[in-house]
Amino acid sequence: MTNEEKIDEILTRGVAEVIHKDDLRAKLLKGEPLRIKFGTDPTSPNIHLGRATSIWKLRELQDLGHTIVFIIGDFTGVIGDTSDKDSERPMLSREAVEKNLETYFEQVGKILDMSKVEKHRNTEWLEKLNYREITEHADVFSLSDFISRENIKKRLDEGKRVSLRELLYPLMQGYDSVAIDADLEIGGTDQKFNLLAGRKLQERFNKEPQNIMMLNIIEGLDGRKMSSSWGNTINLTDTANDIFGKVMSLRDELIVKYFEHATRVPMERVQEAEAALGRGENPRDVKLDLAEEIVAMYYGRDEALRARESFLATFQKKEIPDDIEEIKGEGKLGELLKAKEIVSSMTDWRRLVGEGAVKILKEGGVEEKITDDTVLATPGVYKIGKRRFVKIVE
RNA sequence: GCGUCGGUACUCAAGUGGUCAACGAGGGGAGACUGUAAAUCUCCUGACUUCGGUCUUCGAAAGUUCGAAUCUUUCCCGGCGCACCA
Repeated sequence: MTNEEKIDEILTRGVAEVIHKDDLRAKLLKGEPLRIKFGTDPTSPNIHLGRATSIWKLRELQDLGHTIVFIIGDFTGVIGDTSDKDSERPMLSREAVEKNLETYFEQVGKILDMSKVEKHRNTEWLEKLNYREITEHADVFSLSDFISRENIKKRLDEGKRVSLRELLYPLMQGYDSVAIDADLEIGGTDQKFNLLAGRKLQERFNKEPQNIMMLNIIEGLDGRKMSSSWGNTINLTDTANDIFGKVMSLRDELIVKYFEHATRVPMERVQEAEAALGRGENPRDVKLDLAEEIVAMYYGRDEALRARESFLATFQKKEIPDDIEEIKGEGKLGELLKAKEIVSSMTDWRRLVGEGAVKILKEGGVEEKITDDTVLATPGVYKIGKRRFVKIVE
C-alpha cells in the first residue's frame, strides 16, 4: 500500500464526516507532523470497542509520524458531558477519576505507543481560567446553539432538567483544542457539537481551526449505540473468551460494519466477508472469523484461536468449557449457588429449576435435569441455562 | 417567592380507594427451534416459603379508612408558568 492509499483509507474507513477533508488530506500528504487531539472523559475505566475505533485511527496516524496529544479530562470528567446522553451524567469525584485513569492507560497502551504520546490533564489550563475569561468563551456561543441540539432539545421537550453546568462542557472541550494547538480532533458523530466548539474557540483565539474527523458509532450487544451507560459494551478488559462470545452474539446485520470498524483487516477482506454473506454463506462462519480477528487484536492470534476452539466446543459440540468456576461447600445446591451469586435468589433458583434449566452433566456428555429444588449439592459439573457452568468440589 | 403539574420496579411508562407484586415496552433470564450465545416463537422477571401462603415495595414521614400506589397534611426533589420589562 502506498502512502497515499494509506492516507485515503484513514480518511474514509469507518469515517462518517471530515471537516475539512481536502485540507486535512493535503496536510497528511505533506507529511509534516500534526498535533492530533485525543480527549478522554474518565467517567468509565473501561474502553469498549466503540471507543477503540477512534484509538486505532490515532494509531494509524501515529504510525505516519504524527503526534497524539492525549488529554485526560480530569476537569471535564467531574463536570459530566451530556452530548450523547438523554439524561444528566453524574459528576465524578476526584478519587473516582484517578482510579479510572490507572486502568485506562493500560488499555490505551494496547493500541497506541504510549511513549510517543504527549499527555496532559485539562486541569492544567481549565483550572486557571477566571470568570471573565469563561464569559468571553461563552460569548462565542448562543443559547440557541445549545437548545437546538437534538439531545438537549429532546430533554427539554420531555420536561427533563437541563443544568446550566452542562452547557459549559463544550466550552471546556473546545478550549482544550486551543490550549494544545490541535490540528486535528477525532471523535464520534455524537461529538460533533463539541468538536466544532474547538474550531470556534480556536478562531476566537486567532488560531488556525482544527480539522475534525467524525467516526461512525457502532452498535452494541443490544443493537443500541455501544455505550458504557447502557451496559451493552464489549470491553478491552473482557477476557478473550468473553470478547469472542459477545461478538458471536451480535446480530448478523452488524458483521460487515464490525469488520470495517472494529478490525484492521484489509478492506479487501471486509468486502470478501460482505460477498460471502451475499452468496448466502452461513453468517455464523463469517462471524467466527470476525470474532477471531477482534480477539487477536488485543490478545494475539494464539489466544484468539483458543477462544474460537473453546466457543465451538462449548456451544456447538456442547462440551464443557475447561475453565469453570469451582465451588466448595455443602448443603442444598440452591443455597450454595445463591451464596456464590450464581443465582440471584432462592426464587430465581426455583424458577430456573422449574424451567428445566438446571442440569447435572454425567459421563459421556449426558445431561440430567434437576427437578427437585431442594437437592443437596453433590460433587459434579452443573449447567444452568446455556452459559453458566459450575463445578461443585468436595 | 407565588401558582401549577409531577416523582411508580433495572430503564421508560400505565394505574387515580379493594379484582395491585402493580398493564405495556425495552433490558435481563429460560425453553423451543436453528445456521450461532444471531433471527423467530413461547414463558418468566420483588423476596421468603413446609407451595397452603407470608412479607416488603409505588419520593419521605405522619394521618384518614375495614382496606391506599391511589384520599389528606407536612417535607424533599423536578418540570412548566408568573414575578407588571429591567
